[in-house]
Amino acid sequence: MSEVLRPVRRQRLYEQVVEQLRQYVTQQGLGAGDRLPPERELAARLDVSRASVKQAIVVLEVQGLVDVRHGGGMYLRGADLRIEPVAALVDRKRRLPEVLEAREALETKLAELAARRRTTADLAEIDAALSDMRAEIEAGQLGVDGDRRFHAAVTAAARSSLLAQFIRSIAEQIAESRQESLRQPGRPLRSLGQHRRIAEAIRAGEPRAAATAMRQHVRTVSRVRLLGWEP
Amino acid sequence: MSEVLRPVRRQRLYEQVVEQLRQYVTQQGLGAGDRLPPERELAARLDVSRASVKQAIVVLEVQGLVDVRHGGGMYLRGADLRIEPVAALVDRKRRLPEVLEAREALETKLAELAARRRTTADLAEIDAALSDMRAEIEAGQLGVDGDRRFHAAVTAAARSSLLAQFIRSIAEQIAESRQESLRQPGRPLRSLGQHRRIAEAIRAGEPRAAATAMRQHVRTVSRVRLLGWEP
DNA sequence: ATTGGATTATTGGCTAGGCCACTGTGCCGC
DNA sequence: GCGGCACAGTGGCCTAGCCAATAATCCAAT
Repeated sequence: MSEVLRPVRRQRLYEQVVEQLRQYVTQQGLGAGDRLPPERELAARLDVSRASVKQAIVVLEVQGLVDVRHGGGMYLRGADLRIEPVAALVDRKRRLPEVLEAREALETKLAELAARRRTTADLAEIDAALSDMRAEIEAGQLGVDGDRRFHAAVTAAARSSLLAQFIRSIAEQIAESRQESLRQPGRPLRSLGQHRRIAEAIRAGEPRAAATAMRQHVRTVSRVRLLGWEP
Repeated sequence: MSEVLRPVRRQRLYEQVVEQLRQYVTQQGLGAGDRLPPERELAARLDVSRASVKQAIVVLEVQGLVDVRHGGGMYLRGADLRIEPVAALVDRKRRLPEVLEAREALETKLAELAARRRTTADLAEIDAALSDMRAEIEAGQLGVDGDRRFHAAVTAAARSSLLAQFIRSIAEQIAESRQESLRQPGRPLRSLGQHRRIAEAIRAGEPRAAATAMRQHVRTVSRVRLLGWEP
């Protein structure tokens, strides 16, 4: 299962339009109550059909960001088109599973490559990360920094700028799940143990073992809900 | 300004379609992973254009309720199409201003009508509600029940089954804002005072005074945020 | 001068119909 | 069997157009 990642999730046209509209609003310095260009003009300027523009407008409408008046135009409800903070959290939470799947695919492959390509310097950095994490835990902390440093070291050892970039693009959400995961009692120590197994496989130059260990690690870390506030 | 409410908010076709789809799913007993009928079939059975169906689908997609695969069909992500609880709260909060506007219009008119049509029995019930609320407050409670009973009594005295039904349709959200409002320090007592003024105007048979007093009351109650959890 | 009513352009709501792209399935030849 | 291929089903997107609500303007009547 040394498989690559799936191609990027197909992006709907209306999603791109939504994004363009957000940018347009901030770029033009529009604020609450300001009017958006007519559908027809948007369609023309973005070179898409009115139907696609309409789908984007529907999105903004259900998110409560714009106010659409039949025959009267479309108006901003807030200062911009950014999704409301609380709603954004809900949204992120909803997308978490997808992110974690991607992370599993990426990190597993990274571990495999790291086992093949690691240099002595890489191994030193990995060891340093392990020490960091242990020190943090012994100091009563969660070991967040050591955790991050470890995964960064493995990524560096894999020497795939492409995979590294993919990981970077979801780094923020990974950081959140890491934080949440390490907060669970006993998790920091067990995480450290899993890191050690991964490091051993990489040091031994055993790609399959490294991949397997990493997969197991990521999966256990993934078994966590991002936010705890379910009323 | 004894004016009635604005005509109902114009409902978009896609909103109706979303509603129909929700009902369809529960009615057919569909669950997670089940497939929805094709767009074309939905359009035909609901007698709307495919574009409108698509807009509804976009809504469900944005809310993370369905999974749409190009060329492969549409699949339920959850057990039903009900919006996620947390997201529902966000949504309700977003719509609160609208609800409170409606409440102001309705209750103001109800107070006016009550001042014209109240019977001795109505006045007795209103007085009973006031006593209830005072007793609750003296017992260290918020007076939620007395509050509700008071507004119910005024509504009954107005003898407009139509307005009463409108109020009922937003009763749940009014209850939330009431709860939240009365939690503020000093609010229960001041609310009771406002209730007394409204009751006096109704007893005196002064529609304009009753309407004004009710409007002021509802407006102060409205100045409250539904939920406090802004992280 | 102001109000009230038509007129017209603008703009969103919705439909019809069509082409293309992706997916899955089953058939056919090897 | 097994691999490739054709085909039907389905979503993605477009073009073109009509209808309905709004808003701006102008004119007439008070």
